[in-house]
Amino acid sequence: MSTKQPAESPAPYHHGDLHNALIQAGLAILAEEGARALSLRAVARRAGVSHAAPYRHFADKDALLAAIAEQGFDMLAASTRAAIERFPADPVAQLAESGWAYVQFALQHPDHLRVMFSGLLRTPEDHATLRTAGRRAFSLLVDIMRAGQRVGVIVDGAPEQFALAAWAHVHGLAVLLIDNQIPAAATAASPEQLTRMCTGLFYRGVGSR
Amino acid sequence: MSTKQPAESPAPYHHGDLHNALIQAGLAILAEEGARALSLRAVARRAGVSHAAPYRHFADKDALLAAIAEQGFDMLAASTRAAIERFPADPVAQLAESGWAYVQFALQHPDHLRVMFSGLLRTPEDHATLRTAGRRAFSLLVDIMRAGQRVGVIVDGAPEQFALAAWAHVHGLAVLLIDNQIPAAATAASPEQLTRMCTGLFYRGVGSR
DNA sequence: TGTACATCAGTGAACGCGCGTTCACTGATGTAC
DNA sequence: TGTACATCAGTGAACGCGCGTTCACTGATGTAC
Repeated sequence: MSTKQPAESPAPYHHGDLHNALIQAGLAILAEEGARALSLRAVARRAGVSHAAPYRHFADKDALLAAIAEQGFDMLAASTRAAIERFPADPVAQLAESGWAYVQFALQHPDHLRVMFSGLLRTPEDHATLRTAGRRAFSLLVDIMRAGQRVGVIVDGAPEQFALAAWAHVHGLAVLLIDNQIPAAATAASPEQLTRMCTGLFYRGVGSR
Repeated sequence: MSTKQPAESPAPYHHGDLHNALIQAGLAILAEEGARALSLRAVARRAGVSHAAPYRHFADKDALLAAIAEQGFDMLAASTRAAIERFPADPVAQLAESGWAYVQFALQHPDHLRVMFSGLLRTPEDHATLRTAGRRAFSLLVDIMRAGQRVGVIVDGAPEQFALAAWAHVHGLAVLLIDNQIPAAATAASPEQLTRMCTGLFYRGVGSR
């Protein structure tokens, strides 16, 4: 029920904000039916619009996919930012929290993550705003590393590379979890326990002193 | 040119080993055309056989995908085993080498890795041999951790969880690399440098003493 | 305030495509006698 | 060694499907006068 229209008027010819509605429809399909059900036609259907209508807002299927992926990076960045603010001046905790936030995002939106990472997008490099969104999310991790180095809890070294390592660690865990690839021997632990084990290991290392 | 048949005889009605030929055809398609081109019909075409023929050897498309994924795990296990043997009695080096072997596999066979992990398989849990192959590869990592603990270079703790963390770390890096998601700031380093940075970090940790 | 008109968002029919799967069949193989 | 026969791997036509994209269109909107 739209607030713009009196409730009885059924389907206005002009949608008003079809661009966003299509993205939302895409997210709903990802959540309810999975990535393999995400077609332009399905998205249009779900938005209550003819299957040709999306072409007024997106050049092609890839463009819509890119917009959806971009939104995912924005969500990741937002939750990372929240984790940082929850532990001001404690980069180690920020690392652990944003790692757990990442894994939570993956568990709650597994197919959204797949659109972002699994090569569904034919030409990710063609979508500038997508790349920017990815970089923005990543730079938050770099900031944490820098802050850690400033207060002396993180060793010297290129913060971008540390950030990449942290990302890889947590991303790997996230995709293994949503792909059900976690070996039975480790399944005894909850996803949160596994994540905190990983971030802890990332900080301390596995080597004995 | 088959060795079984005199060269002039063109296409024998019975293939002889279509089961394996189909898997090989699948791998060739993955290598040359990518995961999105991997259809049952394409595989049959490439194997020089009618599109219905595969059904004599695989129940459905998923079964062929599972066989291909399984082969991937076997390849991973083999290269891990080779890395272990290259540095007998040095678990830390084994860890670094098998990590780099993993990333190399991903770089050389990106779409093979995608079949193994990107949810292309609808029901991975239905394919027992696939699960076994995965577990077998994973157990090698666990063995390394145990060996490290035995000689005292790896801290106490559940070796399965350490192995999972190591896998996640290197798997994350591998998928970020093949998805071209490595941020520009880190691209200055080669994949091998990045991998060794990660495995080094995994051992030492990022925290200052 | 009222009207003509340009703009453009959304429509619905149509295109060609490749897919997974089924089915009745045909041809090669190997075994029993 | 030769023949009848069961087995089963591979064939090719057919099914129904949903997809991305294009196109000439129609209907709503807002702006210029």
